[in-house]
Amino acid sequence: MPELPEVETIRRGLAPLLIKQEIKAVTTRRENLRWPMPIKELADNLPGHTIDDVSRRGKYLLMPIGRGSLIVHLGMSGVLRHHKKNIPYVKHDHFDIAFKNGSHLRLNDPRRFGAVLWTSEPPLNHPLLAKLGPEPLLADFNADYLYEKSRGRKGGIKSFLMDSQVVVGAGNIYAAESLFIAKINPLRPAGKLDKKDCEKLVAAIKKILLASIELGGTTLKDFRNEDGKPGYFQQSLNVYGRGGEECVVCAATIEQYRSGGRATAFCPQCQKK
DNA sequence: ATAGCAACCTGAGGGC
DNA sequence: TGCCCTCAGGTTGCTA
Repeated sequence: MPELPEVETIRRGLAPLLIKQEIKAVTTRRENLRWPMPIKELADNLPGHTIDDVSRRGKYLLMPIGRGSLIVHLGMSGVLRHHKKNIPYVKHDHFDIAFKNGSHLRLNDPRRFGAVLWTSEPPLNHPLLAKLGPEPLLADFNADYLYEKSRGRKGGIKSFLMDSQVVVGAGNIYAAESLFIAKINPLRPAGKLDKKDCEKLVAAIKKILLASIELGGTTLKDFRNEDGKPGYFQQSLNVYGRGGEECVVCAATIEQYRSGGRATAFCPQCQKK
């Protein structure tokens, strides 16, 4: 489900609902998601404490609580919803926080690629977060950085962009869309981009991510914000999921290929190698 | 070090 | 209706 704009949409929606709210109880409804759930740590550290903040690093949501931090990743199919009152559990509800004010935060994740983690260290030191690349919307993600980082890399620029050690938050949708806007072929070796290409690409990534956040993210089938509402950026997609259709710019037929199990669509006319 | 791919898992949709 | 296959927004960890 979520790439960076979707996680940011969730974060923005949840922050005012959760910050300063005192936790009454926590419920873990299975032992594992992508990793084991820290059942004991959650039970020991959450009740009686308040959520101090709701921030984000890449696609991870970070919630400092008392002496540690809750880290949540939504994987492919995770949905984090806030309910004003308790409601019955449904299939794939794995995790719930009950607040003193009667509201609930609940994680539903059919595929269970998501994660609920607890750390008593600064969350950015967590092994899963420590090696992440820069945030795409911050100044340290720029053309110079991308240019230097990509020297000598022979793999396609699309998979390079999707490497979270290069930059976080560019998933399959936004990597493809950014390359379309920048007019760069997804299979072009990353090391072959020149400075100008890197400038165009960085600008495209920032522009698209911001535009999508503005529209509440992309809902393909099951993305919902904290309130259960879909996002509207899918109406702005130019190539993702449009293989075989006409390019909106030049009317050529959008091509699609598979690599590493991921489909990538591009316009052979606008995105020449 | 890097690149490619299987693996983790459920559900939806298409073909027969 | 049902079975079988393919595909899906992510990420790790294995193999060359």
